[in-house]
Order: sequence, then C-alpha cells, then structure tokens
Amino acid sequence: MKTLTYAEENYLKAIYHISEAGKKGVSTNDIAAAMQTKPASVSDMLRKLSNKKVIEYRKYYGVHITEEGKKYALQTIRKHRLWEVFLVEKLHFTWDEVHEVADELEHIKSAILIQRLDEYLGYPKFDPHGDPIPDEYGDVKARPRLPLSEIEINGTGQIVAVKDSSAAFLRYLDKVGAYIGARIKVLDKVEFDGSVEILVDNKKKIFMSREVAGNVLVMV
Amino acid sequence: MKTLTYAEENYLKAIYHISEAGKKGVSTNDIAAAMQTKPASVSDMLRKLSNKKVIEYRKYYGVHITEEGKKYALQTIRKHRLWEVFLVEKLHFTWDEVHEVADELEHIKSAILIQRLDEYLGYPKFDPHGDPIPDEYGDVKARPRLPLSEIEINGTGQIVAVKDSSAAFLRYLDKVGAYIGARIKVLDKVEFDGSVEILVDNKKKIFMSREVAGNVLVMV
DNA sequence: AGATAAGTTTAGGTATAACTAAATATTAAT
DNA sequence: ATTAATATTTAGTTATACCTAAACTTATCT
Repeated sequence: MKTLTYAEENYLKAIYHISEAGKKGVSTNDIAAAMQTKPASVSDMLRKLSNKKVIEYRKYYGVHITEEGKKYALQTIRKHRLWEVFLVEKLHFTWDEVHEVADELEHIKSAILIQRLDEYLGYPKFDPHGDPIPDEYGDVKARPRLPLSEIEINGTGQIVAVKDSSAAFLRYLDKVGAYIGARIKVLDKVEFDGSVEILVDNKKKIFMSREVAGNVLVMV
Repeated sequence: MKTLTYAEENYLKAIYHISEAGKKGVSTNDIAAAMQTKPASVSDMLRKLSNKKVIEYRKYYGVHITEEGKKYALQTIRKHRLWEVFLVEKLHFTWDEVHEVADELEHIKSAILIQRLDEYLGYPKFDPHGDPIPDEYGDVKARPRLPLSEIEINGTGQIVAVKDSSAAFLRYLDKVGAYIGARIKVLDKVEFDGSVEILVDNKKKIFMSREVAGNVLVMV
C-alpha cells in the first residue's frame, strides 16, 4: 500500500477520468487543462507518478494509467461519490453544491471511516449525479446509458447522469425541471436545430437545446 | 478572513490548548512536544504565525495567542469536536477511535458544511469526551469541573471529560467501566498511594490509581 | 524536405514545512 | 559573577508542488 499525496491523488483521478473518456494515451496538455495548472507542472508530476508505478510514461507520447494506478484512482472516486451521497441525503446539500466539498473530503485517509460511511448510507450504488460508486475492490456497476439527444421520438427512459456536472449546468437543469432519477419520454425532435421536447415524470413538458440534451444521460 | 494552512491551523490549536492549560506564555519546547516535531521547526512556524498576527511573538520569551488567533483556533476546535460527535453518534466509532480521523476532518474548509453538520447533529454542546463545542462565534459553555482525585469521600458527580484523551487511556477507562456521562460516588480514598474507590452508576465498584483519577474530570 | 506551429520538457526559481547541526540567548548553579 | 545547563534561534538542506522562460520534440503545412 503506497501513500499518495493529495496532489498525486488528484492527478491520478484526472488521468483516470480522461482515459476513460478517450480510451487512449492522455496528453500533458489535457491533464493541465483538467487540473487548472500549467503543462510544466504536469511534466513534474508525471515523473513522480511514474516513479511510483501508477502510470506508464513515455516522454512526449502521453501517459497510460497502470492497473495499480487504476486501483488508487477508483478508491478516490469511491470516496468522493460516497461523500456526495452523504452531503445530499444527510446534510441536504443540493446536487450542484457538493463537488468542491467532496473534492476535499475524498482525501481523508481512514479506511474504516469509508467502510462505516458506506454502511451508514446503505451501500449506495450511484452518487447524486447518477455516477456509479466503485466498491471497495474497485468494481463498478456500469449502467447502459445514452445521451438524451440520441433517443428517438416516443422513446422513454430515466435520467441517470450528466456529462457536464458544472454547477451552472446543474442549476440550469434543476430550473427547467430535470433531475437525476426523472422518468422521461421524448415527445418531439426539431430537425433544424436538434432541440427536443420531452415529458418529465408523465406530467411536465419541457424543451431542451441539442447542447443540453447531449449532456444528459438516459438509461433506456 | 485569512487563510491558514493545515500546519498553521494545527500549531494554532496546540498553542491555544497549551495556553488554556497554563494561562501564560507558551514555550517553543512545549509546542514542539505537543506537535511531535523539533524546536527548530517550531521557531520557523512562530515567525509565520506572527506575520499573520494570530500570535504575539517575542524571541526567547514564548508566545501569546491574539484575539484573532483565538478565533481561528476555536473554529478548528469546533470542527474537530463536531466531527467527533458525528463519528461516534452516526458512524458508531468508539470514543478512542475518533481522534486521528477528526484531526483530518477538522481542516475541511466549507463553512456551510459545518453549519449543516451542526444542525444535523442537533446542535450538540459537548463532544464524546465531554469537552465543550464552541459555537460559530467561538463562545464556549464551560462546565465547572474537578479532577476525580480531588473529590472528597462520599462526594458525587458525573464524569464529563478526561485530561489525557490518548487512545490507550480511553481504552483503559472503558475497560474498567468508566465513561463520559457516568454518575460516580467516591467511596474511599487510600492515604498512602492516593488511589480511590468509586461507585459507577450506583451499581459497579471500581478502583483507580491516583494517576488515573487525576486525569478524569468530574462535574460536581 | 524544410519551415512553422503545437506540444512537451528542462532549468531555474518560489513557498511551505520539515530536518540536522551550529550558534546564540536565557536560566540555574556553584 | 562566571560557568554550566537548558532553551531557542539561525543557517543550510530536503521534499512537495507550483510557476515562468527557454529549449527541445513531434506534428503539420506548403
């Protein structure tokens, strides 16, 4: 069991997320953008992470996360998402308020704390944004999901996650009446601008632009 | 609102605790002992804390915490103790397991988090060790308390706190049948070694050495 | 292919927070 | 009032994690 610093955990988490999205080598620039830092700082860190064998690093050719690195990344993600559940379900945070706080809480080291928290929350499988919570071995239950924009007319499903979980986007969703867990039906799709009309929970009709619908993930 | 680093918060908390106990200037050596670090490191930190005006520092003559410093120290103590209540009451930690974890949790920055946690816990006034929880303005409800060793024969009271809250000491107390909140009566005091015989909750007779009894605080 | 652009790394510097060893100040003891 | 003991500070070093500026590598364009 290696000990990673906060910064190392954050970089590893970012690298994991980027490689999950793209499925190939992750570039220094992408990491710098995700971490809101400079490429030079990223190069420094990649050397450190490589020494700790949590990534494979070939200069100028981007990085791949190792199996061991994935394990650490998933532990951090597990902690982050469990704390998000806690904040929303127990402390009544709204789902757009939890991110920053969970980003701090995810680094608390105690293993027993996370085990007890998990138990206390009733072993949740998904966080408030609909993202799956890895179990203590790093296994994730993936849901089959599609962007709302790709569901055909009269297709139904349940909103299970969002791609862009920025506070602004989440607030916007709440405002128009969409939320994780909402049952939806696509009533109409406008050809020329790609916007969709959907029915939420069989009672509320709302419109969404192609941009928004592309960021809302639905389990069909 | 200044931002203090984790290390600065920890030093300030230690300085506050030591000055509360002794009521006068706090020495570099005392701080080094409390922080498990070297005097040279303490000197470094005192310069930094002095620059931030949270302590008054005269070289070679120890430090005094300022009013502003006290405010920050009490905030950290408030967070520490609220998290301890959470760990014991919600996650069923025993009172000797909470210290290390709370030492990490106390540095989480979100003010709204602490406010909501306080509410969720029902605005507790004392932590699991019986120590008072400062309110959001730093006000503490102090309980009048005496070491158990100084209570006279037939005197009664309630265990409200311990001076030495080390895990070993707390486990020992639990083992002999003492705990925070226990109602006690002093049955006998042995002259030559200072040990005491006490009755816990009107049903269990236990013995305590002078050392142990001196570390158990009783509200009379 | 050679020039330019884009991406990445290195070199050198800053701040935090620790350390050891040496120097200095204060306090206690004869 | 010196000396000795204790306490404290300074100087110099290390490690993390960031930065800017310059150098270098790879990719792209004509």
